[in-house]
Amino acid sequence: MAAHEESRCENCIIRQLNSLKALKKEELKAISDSKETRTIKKGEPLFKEGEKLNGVFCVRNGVSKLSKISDNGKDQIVKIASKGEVMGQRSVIAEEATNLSAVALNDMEVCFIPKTNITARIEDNPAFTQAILKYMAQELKLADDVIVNMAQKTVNQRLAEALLYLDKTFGQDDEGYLALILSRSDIADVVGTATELCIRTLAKFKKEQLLETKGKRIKLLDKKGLTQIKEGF
Amino acid sequence: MAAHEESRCENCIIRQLNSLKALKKEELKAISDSKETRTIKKGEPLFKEGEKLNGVFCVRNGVSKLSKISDNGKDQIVKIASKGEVMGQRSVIAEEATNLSAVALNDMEVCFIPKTNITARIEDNPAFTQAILKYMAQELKLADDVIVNMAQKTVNQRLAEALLYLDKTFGQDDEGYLALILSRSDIADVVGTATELCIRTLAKFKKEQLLETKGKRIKLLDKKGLTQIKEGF
DNA sequence: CTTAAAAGATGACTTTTGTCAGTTCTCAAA
DNA sequence: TTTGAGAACTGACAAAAGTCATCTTTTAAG
Repeated sequence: MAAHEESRCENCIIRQLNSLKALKKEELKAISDSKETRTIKKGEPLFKEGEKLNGVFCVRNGVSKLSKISDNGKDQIVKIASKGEVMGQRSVIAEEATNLSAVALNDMEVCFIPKTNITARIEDNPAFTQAILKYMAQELKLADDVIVNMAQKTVNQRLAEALLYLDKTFGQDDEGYLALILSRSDIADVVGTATELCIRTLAKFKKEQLLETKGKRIKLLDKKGLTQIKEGF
Repeated sequence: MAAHEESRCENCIIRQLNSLKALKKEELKAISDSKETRTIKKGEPLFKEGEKLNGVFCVRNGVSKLSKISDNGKDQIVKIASKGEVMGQRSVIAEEATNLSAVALNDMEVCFIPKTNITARIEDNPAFTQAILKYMAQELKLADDVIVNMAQKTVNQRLAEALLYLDKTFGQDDEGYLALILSRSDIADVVGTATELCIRTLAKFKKEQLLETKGKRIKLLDKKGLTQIKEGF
């Protein structure tokens, strides 16, 4: 019973984290009746580049990478989405196929909300539309920052930034290691470099006492130092 | 009299190019009464990174670069805005200081629309809000593409792409040269590289008969070839 | 517990990109 | 028409990044 209650959007705390909080109770009920909860295992795709999405995904648990393959055949991770984030709303709103692929980085639980439930609310609930609009305006600003970083910063700087981002966003486990464990290849795809250079740079940071590793796990030892590197020293 | 008529938003054809077309006649009249037409000379700034904007700029004539300085002190051009584009709406909507600087690339005529006129319409005209939302969703998609290009493509590829973009967006003059004339340093700032490498790469393209130059003007001779380079050959 | 596959790591080398120090060209003001 | 400042261009070199081959460690399946 409690589980059933919790699975209703009206009672779901996750929605406080995103634009869905602008919806009214009746609207949430309608969404809840049409939504579908899905479990995705680590490594499985939620959707692929070029697909037309019939709805959006609201992340309840777990983490997903959103990436895109360049003409050169290399994958670039554009965003890492976790609890509370809504994936796919851009393509639903733009009414275009998605330009990104989503793959689970660990086991995930997501709610799939059919797109009519989103578009109808955009039509008739201005507060909801404005909430999304504001969110997107901020996303665009962040995107500019990423563009500048990719274009102007070295791999050193970008890796330092990525590590600090992972620390800030996903925190640490009880031993102080970054809680979100990514493969070296995924880290390289975030930074926009080759896996080998990513590994080498991590090794260099390790030698400089900026971090410590244990298998694929990474513990940041000197965030100040990493911040300096990120800013170009 | 004709000039006066034309200076009214209701009669301005420019608005057909952007979200303002979703506004009703009365709303346009209100905007027209509060707006202010400004002339900006080549090289002059419209606004600077970190400024709080009191409104948005609708471009009637001329072209502006939108750029951002990285921690490393280098400028990156993120967008080139021309006739019909609205600048500054992101920061007005996000209610944050702008993250970009805007500088005129040639003489410009813009309309400055105070932000209350925009925010009030977002509050009360859902069609307008939705138009902006859709526009931003598309912009976000484009931003992803740029991120991937910056992260994964070589200067060769990015320069070829930039040239094709300039050709497609701004066309050619009567002699077949790119109509929008940028300095080598501005081209480098679009591509995200050093001016010298930009010049060298242009020289290489010239040697390969892909283009022709006359002073700072550039004529594309082999767009197919440039497209191939852009895609990585 | 064994073992094959995947991921991590490293060395050697090439290519790409950046930097510095100049020279030449262009165009507009005197 | 001169001239001088700024832009365009070039060479030489250094640094950053990518690639390929190979080896080691980790991980998960049987």
